[in-house]
Amino acid sequence: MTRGAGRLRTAATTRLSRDARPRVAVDTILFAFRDHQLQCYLVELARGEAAGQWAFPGRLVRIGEKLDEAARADLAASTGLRDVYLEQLFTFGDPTRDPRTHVVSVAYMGLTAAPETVSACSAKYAQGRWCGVERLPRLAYDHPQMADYALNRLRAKLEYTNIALYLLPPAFTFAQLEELYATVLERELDRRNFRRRILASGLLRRLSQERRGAHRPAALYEFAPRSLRTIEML
Amino acid sequence: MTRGAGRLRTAATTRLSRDARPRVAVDTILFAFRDHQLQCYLVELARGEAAGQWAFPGRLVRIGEKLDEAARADLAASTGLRDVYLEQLFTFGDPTRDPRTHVVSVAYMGLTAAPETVSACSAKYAQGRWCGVERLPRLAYDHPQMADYALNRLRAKLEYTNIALYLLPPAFTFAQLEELYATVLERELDRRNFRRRILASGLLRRLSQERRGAHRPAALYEFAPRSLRTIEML
DNA sequence: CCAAAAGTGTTGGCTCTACACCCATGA
DNA sequence: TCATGGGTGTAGAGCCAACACTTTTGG
Repeated sequence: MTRGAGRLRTAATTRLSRDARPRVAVDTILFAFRDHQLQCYLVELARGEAAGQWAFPGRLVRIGEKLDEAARADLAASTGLRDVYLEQLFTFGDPTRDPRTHVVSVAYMGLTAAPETVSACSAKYAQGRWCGVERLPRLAYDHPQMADYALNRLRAKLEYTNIALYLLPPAFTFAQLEELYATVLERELDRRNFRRRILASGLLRRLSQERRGAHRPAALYEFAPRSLRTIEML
Repeated sequence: MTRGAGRLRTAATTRLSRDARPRVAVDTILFAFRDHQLQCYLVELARGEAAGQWAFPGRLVRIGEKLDEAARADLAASTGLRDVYLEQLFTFGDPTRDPRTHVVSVAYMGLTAAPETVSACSAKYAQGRWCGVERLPRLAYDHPQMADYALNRLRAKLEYTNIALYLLPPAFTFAQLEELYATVLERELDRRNFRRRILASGLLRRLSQERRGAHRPAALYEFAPRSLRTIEML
């Protein structure tokens, strides 16, 4: 999001002195795989010109803050989530992207495996909600571009890294993994070929437990190194 | 580079009021293929705490400026070059990266096919020079990280795009193209396989002229679309 | 005619894709 | 016993890597 401080400014001089340099913000596109969909977290802006519009959570960066720490702290404030995978995406600097003032925004992609633990949103926003990436409402500012950029990055990284580990619970079945891939990449995958390739990458470890349910039990797996690895997945 | 405004500040209050927010800068790692090496353009800082150290050209972004326009304008001012391919790399925001003040720097990679046309460097710097990427001097600030990042990006993009077009003259031989790839990727390439793959990508057009020299003449080629295309090259 | 760089094809191995049936369980 | 989702193997095609000799020119 881009700031709406909400404070009125009365004169151009005020604006000029306050705006001597562009400001720096971070905005985070937080993804989760929920309800058989890739979803992202939206907040409804409560203040400023864009009040009532939906956007991604974010805020200005303060003096002395690292960018990723600002993004992480803001995400904790907006969603209550603490363990989020964060990756810098791109910096959007068009001076007109926020009609009020020149804000340069560093966009981050966030991934969480625990979307249900999101708590009441910060007072800064009217509300927050998860929304399927196929059904996004009109977003404020240049946030539609950010959404595109984040989605492309996530799709690309599914193909050559084990980034899916940040979207899945610690133990999961092959069916879950395959559904994640098929959904995000929007294409069907051959179950046998998918299995073979993923196993060949050596990044999964089979657990001794199984998931029991209405039907035949399914073997559970975990990601073996729990950190990002670059390797051909597809 | 990160700014050294050179102006002295006398009191913490001055610093605080001036530094109410982080500043935004752009820095550009400009590459060229010159003298059988991949080289990048360095400037010697003339002012500020880092005076005497080498760095990449850059400057603060002004209100109302787009990031890439700021990078382009600064490159024109520092090198005289106007037609440079620019691509945003990463934003470095560690508050301690510039010991003086909190500057968030958006790093760009620049590519030029005409490194010889670089003109006298701007008054802002003591001097400027091309330097092989294997023999970089100690660089100011976090510019060594920027250099790594840029080099990795260039290497990656050689493998899946036609980005080499921005490093080569309009007409070139296969030997030149292969030398560029082999040098930047630091590995030998099989001439026949390389030829076949590049031609199969359909991104080269053979020209009717040949380059004549001391030995057997070599066919000249040009990049057919003169814009970036994503396609498997290697 | 010699040195130097340009140009050219084939084969074997491997990888990838396409494809269909049986299994284990709970209800 | 049935419905549901879980689990498995093979064959043919296409792709990729490895490999060495001939051609053209200027000196």
